[in-house]
Amino acid sequence: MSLIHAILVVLTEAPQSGYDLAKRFDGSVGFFWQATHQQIYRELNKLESQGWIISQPIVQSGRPDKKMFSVTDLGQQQLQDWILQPCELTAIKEEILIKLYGGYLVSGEAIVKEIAHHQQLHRQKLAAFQQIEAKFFNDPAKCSKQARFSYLTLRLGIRIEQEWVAWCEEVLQSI
Amino acid sequence: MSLIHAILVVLTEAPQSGYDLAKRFDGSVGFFWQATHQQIYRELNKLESQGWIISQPIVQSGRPDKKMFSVTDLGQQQLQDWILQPCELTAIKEEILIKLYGGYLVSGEAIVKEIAHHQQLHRQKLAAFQQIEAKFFNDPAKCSKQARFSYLTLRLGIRIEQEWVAWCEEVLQSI
DNA sequence: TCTGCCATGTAAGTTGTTACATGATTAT
DNA sequence: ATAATCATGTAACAACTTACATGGCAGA
Repeated sequence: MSLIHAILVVLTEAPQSGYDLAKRFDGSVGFFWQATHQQIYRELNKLESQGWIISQPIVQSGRPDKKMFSVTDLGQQQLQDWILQPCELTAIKEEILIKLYGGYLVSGEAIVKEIAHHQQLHRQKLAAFQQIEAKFFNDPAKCSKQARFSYLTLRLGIRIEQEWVAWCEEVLQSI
Repeated sequence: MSLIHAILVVLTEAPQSGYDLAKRFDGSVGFFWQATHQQIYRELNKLESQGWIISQPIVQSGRPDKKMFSVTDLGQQQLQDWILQPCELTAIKEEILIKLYGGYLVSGEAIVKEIAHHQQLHRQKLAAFQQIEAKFFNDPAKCSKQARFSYLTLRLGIRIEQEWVAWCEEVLQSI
């Protein structure tokens, strides 16, 4: 359900091809929603047959032709309706927690090593997010309304990553 | 992949039926991994045909017969091997962030209302986690090794929920 | 009487993943 | 030379969700 709406949001920002979308889902938008190009193409076909988006073929020389997709009025309406509907909390689903839960089955050193590794990965992700913050949102007051909303999603990422790093520290202290 | 191992971890704690497992995945273990009873029964069949678990039929009067599953030596070994393998970070996948990202498409009041509602839900979840903490882990020193590991997973839940509440506050301030 | 619990299962549909396929252009 | 980028797609499979199905027993 949400993939459809995630695509609509991104297409609303700017009309683009499936290929372009796949890149956004691998980068910026991918921080809060992921999709492979196969999923995206499948949903684009569905969305177009429903009339929520339309495509315009762009003939190119030297590289493959592409289809530029843009959101129709109907699609825009559907997206707004969806945004206005209240949504549930998303449950945590974390492999590392299963491993830690069964941590008593293996050696303490192995767990320490794994958590330390995990902490390292979270530190890297945090650093990457903070760089984006410094680069693109150094003065939130100057941002457009649209940019301020995307900044807020980034803020969640930063907060969550900080907490992961802190939790890993707590686990390491505790073992 | 992980569902199989989550089942193995829970069955290692205590042999139980598919029905019992489904309840655990709806409660305690469900905090970090979710599964419906349909998924669980399917995986149990697979696990048994692989020889990672074995079942013992329990005939009951007045209520349906059941199968008690327990982990075999092979299953135990496979679980340990899996725990020892390093794992990747899990990406965030949050519907609310798509909605906030497209927040400029709807009225500010609607967004405020939705975020406030979300904050309320996270507060409730946090309170529930903290109650479990106070009830079952009020003295971590007295806990068994096994209980200390499950306590650490709860600690992550508490930390993440706290951060969600704080982030919602930040969003509300910012709009 | 009706709801909920116990206990397991089938079936269908939707998502998500992985692999394969094409073919020119540009950078190393 | 070789790999990566651009651009789209098919096919098969794995995972997950939702609905349907059974049937006795206990409690409000």
